[in-house]
This record gives sequence, C-alpha cells and structure tokens, in this order.
Amino acid sequence: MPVGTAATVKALRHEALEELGAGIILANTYHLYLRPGHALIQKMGGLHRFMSWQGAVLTDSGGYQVFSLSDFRKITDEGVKFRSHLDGSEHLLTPEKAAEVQLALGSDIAMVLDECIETPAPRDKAEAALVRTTLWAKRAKAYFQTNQNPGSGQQKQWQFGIVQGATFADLRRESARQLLELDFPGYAVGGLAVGEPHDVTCEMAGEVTALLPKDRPRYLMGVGRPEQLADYVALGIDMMDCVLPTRAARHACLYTSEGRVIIKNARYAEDSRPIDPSCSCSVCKRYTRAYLRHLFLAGEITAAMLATHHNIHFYLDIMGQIREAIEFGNLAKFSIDMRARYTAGPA
RNA sequence: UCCCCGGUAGCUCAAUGGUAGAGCAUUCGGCUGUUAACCGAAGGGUUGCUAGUUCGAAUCUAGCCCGGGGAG
Repeated sequence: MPVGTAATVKALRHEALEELGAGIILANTYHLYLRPGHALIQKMGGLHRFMSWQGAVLTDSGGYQVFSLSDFRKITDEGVKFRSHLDGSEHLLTPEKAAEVQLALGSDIAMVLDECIETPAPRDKAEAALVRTTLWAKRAKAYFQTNQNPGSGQQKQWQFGIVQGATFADLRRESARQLLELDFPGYAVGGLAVGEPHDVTCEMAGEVTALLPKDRPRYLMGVGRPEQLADYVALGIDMMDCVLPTRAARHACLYTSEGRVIIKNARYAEDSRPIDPSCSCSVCKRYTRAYLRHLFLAGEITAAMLATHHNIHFYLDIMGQIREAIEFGNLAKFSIDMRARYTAGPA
C-alpha cells in the first residue's frame, strides 16, 4: 500500500496511481481529523468521494503518531492527549474517537488505536503497552460495531486489530492470542521496523503469523525496504505499507533492480541511461538520469513526481514478482537474489 | 575633478582591536503504520591591493584598484 497520509500520495496524481495498478492506499486518521476534519469529509460524501479515489483505502488509527509525535502527547488508559503539530491545540484521541473518525471517513479498512513503543523497550513497558492495546482494541471494536450504519447504503467497513509486544516473542504471542478472542476480520502486526535489526523484525512477525488465521489478512505495518518485502511475505504477511518509496523518492533516492541510485550524485550528471534500464515504468521509458538529476538540483516539483512514480512502480512490481515466485514455488530463491542485488550496489 | 557609501567562502551577508562565522549553493550520507520537497556531515578564506600604527588589524590611518550613489 502506497502511503497517502493526508488523502494524497505525495507528488502522485490518482491517474498515476491507477496507471501503476495501486488498488489500495493508506491514509491517516490523526492527520485527516486535524485537517480538514472528519466532519467535513463526511459532508463531502466520505473519503473516497472527497478525494475522488475509487480504489480501496485503509486508514491508520493515529497509533503510530502516539510514537512519532512523542514530544506532543500524554498517554493514559483513557486515550492519548495530543497537542496538534499544526497549531498546538489540544485533542484527546481515544479508541472510540479513532473509530468514530474512521467511520465518518468511510475507509474500507479501519485500524484500532494501539500503543506503539520504541525498540528496544524494557519488558515492563512492553507489557503495559500490550495490555493497553488489547484494552483499547476491545473498546474500539465495541464502538465500531455499535455505530457502523449498514442501513445507510454505505459499503461495509472492516476493522483490524493490532498486535504489539515489542521484541519479546512471548509477549507477541500473548498479544495475538488476546486479539484473536476479539475476532477481527484481519490482523496487523505493529511496533516493528522501528530500529531493531531485520532478523528480529522477521522473528517477531513469524511468531505472530504462526498464530493468526491464514484465511484473514495479516498486515505488517510500516515495512519495508525493497529487499525485505519477500522475507515478510514468506512469513505469511499479506499486506504492507511504507513511506520509504515515496519519501525516499522526494529525497532523491531511487530504487532500482540493481540497488539504490542517489540521483543527485555528480556521477549521474551526464548519464543518459534511464533510472533503471530494466524497468518498464513510463518514467524510465522516457527520461534520463541526467535529466532527473538536473530537476532535483534545480528543486523542481517534477523531480519528486517522476521519482515517486518510479519508486511506487518498483515496489508494486516487486509485489507482482513475489506473487509470481509463489506460484512457481521459488519465493526463497527470489528473496536471496533480491538481497544479493542490493548488496552489490548501484550500476 | 571632488564628496559619500561599500569591497569578508561560489552567492547574499555577519563579525568595531583579541581564535573570521551564518544562510544559500557544492559534494557526500541518512530516511521503514509521513510533524519529512526533510535531516545530517564535509569541503571551501593571504578579509580588494600595498604600506603603516599596535603585543595583536576584517576592524584604526594613508595611498592605490574596483563597484554604487551624489555634486559640479
């Protein structure tokens, strides 16, 4: 899922997303609640109609902002008290409020509010966050079920639970067990890829996917690097989202089949090759590295647009290749090849 | 011809007698449920030139060069 926090995948028009075959994007409850406000979006006919996007939308709950906006918040069992990063105003985000906002937005998949903590974290802190996340999931589900309005002709929304437990395998398992009792239509694994080594991420994800039902979506939140995606799929992960392809693109880092290309580097000044010679995206078909580099150095908006287009194509193409590899039974080999190409470095 | 203002990093400018700095640019890193067209590091100086005063001058003095303005 490309990330479109503020109801837009930065630097990409929906036409481009459709061309790229993006079927679902991720938007953010916290950001849309602050601006333009869920009431306004509801008045405009819901998130899909408001942003004119016919694909699916998953809304994150604001749980990650509990972690990333740590200077601006205070957490209690009731919820999270935030100071807006926009104007400093105070807001209380509770599990019920997060569900309410997402119902108003009308996203296809809503996430429960969770408490995401940093790693490495002490065990007592991880336990507390786990307990609170389950408590919040219970309340979020109750609110969601009571207030979902199937008579309105609106499409039915799904709500996913989120497993926490930091880097403790037993806590991860316990968190999964507690959420399974609540019977969500899909489950996410949260609080990973926040600084711990990749093999720890995999170990934790593996502990959880082993317990979650195979016939419901299993979503690893916030990952990952290109060469890591196949590892997660191999562990049973069905869904992922990541800002990396879009953010890195705006910062002049392009992902290619031969590794990362830092397009601002002087070595590309007279490089007439496409970003990735073996890429079939419309940017690679038309533009050279030299031109892309020029656009970045000149600070042109088009640089971000073209780079983002390519990186999203690259990520979605990897997912396509992973599906193919599964079909042919050689996912493990694909994963090894991918990592080898990335350690080899760019052309 | 005279008077005034200025000349410091590639650019725009700080530093009023005591170790010459900043922003931008350049080069190179980083970015994992977006506070992020962002963040970090590095390179880059005979302070226009020449003399002088001083323990010590980007800073004070004189002359010259260059730019801008004014007077005639």
